[in-house]
Amino acid sequence: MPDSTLHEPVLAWYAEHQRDLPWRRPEASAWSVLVSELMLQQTPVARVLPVHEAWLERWPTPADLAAEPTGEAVRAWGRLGYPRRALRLHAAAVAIVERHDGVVPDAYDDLLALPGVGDYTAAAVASFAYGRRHVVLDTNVRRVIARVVGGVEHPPASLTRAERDRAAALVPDDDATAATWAVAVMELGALVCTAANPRCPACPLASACAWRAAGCPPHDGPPRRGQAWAGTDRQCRGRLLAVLREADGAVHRSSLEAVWDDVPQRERCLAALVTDGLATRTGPDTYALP
DNA sequence: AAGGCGTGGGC
DNA sequence: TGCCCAAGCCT
Repeated sequence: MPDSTLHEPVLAWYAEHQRDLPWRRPEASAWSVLVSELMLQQTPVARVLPVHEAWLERWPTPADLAAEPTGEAVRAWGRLGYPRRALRLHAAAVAIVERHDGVVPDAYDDLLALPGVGDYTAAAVASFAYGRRHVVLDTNVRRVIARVVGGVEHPPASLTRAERDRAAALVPDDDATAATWAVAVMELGALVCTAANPRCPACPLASACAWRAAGCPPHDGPPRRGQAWAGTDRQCRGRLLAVLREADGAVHRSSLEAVWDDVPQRERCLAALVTDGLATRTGPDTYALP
């Protein structure tokens, strides 16, 4: 029996403050929800909105995308980042056509088996698109629970069993309320209980929050690791792929050489892009999107 | 099971 | 100004 004392304030807050997002509208398809979830992995809503709209217009169903070369997905992905997600979404569309008659599956296990779909995304699609009861545990929800229940500013670096148990204990019993709870807590984390500068005065859980009751103690422990960037393979890969993405057809080596000076690193990254399926060699000195 | 994987906006 | 961050997944 879940502790329901937190439900009503959060559900009421959500009813009042939820954003109108395309993938949340009643007419949104499960495919729209799945596409949004892949795009939103590590990427802000504001950047996803235009790409998601164009994507759904061009490929309204999984079968539409599955019929395209993977390179078209990579190109349409644009600057969302982590372009392997575009390949995974394309592969998911192919799997949906092959294994599920072109219909996005509603069962958690079937969703989890799709490329690019992990525990969070499988639970999110089952919950948001099909109204099923699941533990939808993303970084927003983890942060809200860490603060309200755990009394600390940030959740641990990797998901723990204790966190999952806490989250599971909070999920309402019935499917419909559980699904609304999932999206509502996420929204609270995204808009109010943010990582930096949380808007506690606007929070429906302020009076119930253990972290606030403790005086909002700052994060205690090892510094949370940021991601290295300048000079890394990731930056190099991004530069190289941007050239391929923006080109109309194949490009000569010289165009790739122009965007990265370190020769061994550039060659290593180019080879890795080919291995990853994000690029193909089309001739002795030319490359293109697959 | 840490670390790799893009990108750009906000403070 | 840099630094931190944004609905994770995969190996």
